[in-house]
Order: sequence, then structure tokens, then C-alpha cells
Amino acid sequence: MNKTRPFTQALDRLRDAGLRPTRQRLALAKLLFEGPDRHVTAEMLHGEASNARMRVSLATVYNTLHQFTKVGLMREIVVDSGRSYFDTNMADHYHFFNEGSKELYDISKDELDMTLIAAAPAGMKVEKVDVIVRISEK
Amino acid sequence: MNKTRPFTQALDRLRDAGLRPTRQRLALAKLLFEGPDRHVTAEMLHGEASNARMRVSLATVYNTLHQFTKVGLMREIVVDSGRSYFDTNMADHYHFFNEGSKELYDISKDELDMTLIAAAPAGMKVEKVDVIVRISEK
DNA sequence: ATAGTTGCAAAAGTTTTGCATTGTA
DNA sequence: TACAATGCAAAACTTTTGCAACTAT
Repeated sequence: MNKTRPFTQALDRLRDAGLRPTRQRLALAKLLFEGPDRHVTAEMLHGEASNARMRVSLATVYNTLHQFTKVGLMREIVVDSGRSYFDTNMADHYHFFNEGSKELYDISKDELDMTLIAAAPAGMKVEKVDVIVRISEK
Repeated sequence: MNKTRPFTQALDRLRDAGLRPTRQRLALAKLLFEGPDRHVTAEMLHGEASNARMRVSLATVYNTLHQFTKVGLMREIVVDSGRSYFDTNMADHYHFFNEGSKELYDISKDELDMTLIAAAPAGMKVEKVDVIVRISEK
């Protein structure tokens, strides 16, 4: 992360991905990609944008998150029916999901060992493997 | 599965679970527990009930599926944001999810090897581990 | 009989479109 | 200037609740 050129950093990410750097898109990219990796819901990101006096509609936040996901800047994580999380960490990894607080935490690839023995059904290929370790207060 | 006493089978399941065998609940239990294991959404089950001339509202189907899940007759599987699947197979197992057709297939415990090395965060215990292998047409 | 239980209409969320507006080449 | 791309209001989903009605004991 290069804190001295934050604007350019977000801008370059958009450029590289072939997305026009519009005002809203750039604002959201700055919130997402400046700083450490993040797990956000559309609602959360929209709230942050509002707090920062950015004018973005919730629908635009959804559209933007999906676009970012499509071009490989983020990945979507489905943990809760009726709520999607988006993760800026594109490394191969897994997740803890706190059922109480609804928070997500990364589990790095070497903290969980997984081998798929079963073959995918005929004519199908494995797109990705999601592992959610659901945790709650002891 | 005892095909010669299907009514009693569903009835017993409800009794054992401590759920009153109401007309709707029993009808849904018959659809779910008579025959092989099933993956259903609320919408799917509601459709089946309608086809079978059963009068049940969609909300009741949701409530019933959640009750069945709570008492351990089913488990909920979150694959798609905005759509929940319920599984009658209570054995420890995992899933293939066909992104195109939105169908779920079981992966038995011995077809996928998984060991969690990371410890759960302090004060937390692992509730369950969901593994979704997402597949699509080659 | 009756009291806890249930079932559903209505409400509350979340997410997705359709199309006027915008911004880029 | 043209015209593809964008951003948002409105619509479309899925899911949850509050309470009248029911029903199993």
C-alpha cells in the first residue's frame, strides 16, 4: 500500500481493470483499496460513503461491488442468506464467520488443509471452493 | 425409509422432535422425509405443496423449514445471496453447487479431506464448517 | 375448555433493472 | 457531437413478524 499516492493507487486499479474512473467509483475504490484488506457489505460501504459526505446511492454501491468482483478486484462471499459480503483479499484463503456479530475473519491457506477427492460431475469444472467456519460464543 | 407406513413415518418424526403434527406441517414433512434426501428452497417446496393441492402459504413454508432446522431434522445451506437451501441429509457432508442450474449435490465426508489448523478466535467455538465447491459448465 | 401454538397478511429487508443523464473519445 | 457507459429511482425479489385463529391435549 502506498499511502503517499492514494489517489493514483485507486485510479490505477480502475484503469488496469478497464473501468472508467467516475467520481462515485473512484470514491468507493478509495474506501476499499486504500489501507488493509476489507470485508464489507453493500450497506456498510454505503454508510461509510455517506459519512464521508460522498453522494452515492445504494444501488450504485451494489453495481460497483459487482463490477469490481467481475473484473477480479474483489470476491463475493455468501455467508448469510440475504446478505453478501465482499472481500478485497484476492489471495486463496478461507473464512471464520462469527454468527453473533456477523463479522468475517480470514483463515490463510496454510491454516486450513483441504483436498477435494471427488471429481466434479461430468462436463463441469470447479470454479472455486468456499469454506466458511461458523463460530459462536463459547 | 419405510414406504409402507409413510404417514406414521412423518408423524413420528414430528412427535420425536416435539412439534405438533398440524395438517400443514405434516404435509410438508411427508414431502420432505418420504423418499431420498432432498435439497429444497422454500419456493420449491411451496410449489410442490401447491401442485399436490395442499393449502399452505409461503410464509408457513419458511417458518416450517426453520422449525425443522432448529430441531435438527434439516440443515440450512447458504449458497446464493438471497436464496436459502434446506437439506434433509443430516450426515456430515459437503456440497457441489452448480452455478448455472442452481442445483446442489452432496459430497460425502470421505470425498473431501479437510483439517482446520487455525484455532477459533479466543472465547469462540466452531459451530460447523460449510464447504461449497462451485462448479460450472466446462 | 383453553392456552400455548400456528399460519398468514402485511411489512421489512436486500438486490436487481430500466432508462434518463453523464462523461469520454 | 455522438454514443457507450453510468447512476439512481423504482420495482422485484426473498424473508420475517405480529396477531387473529386454531387445535392438540
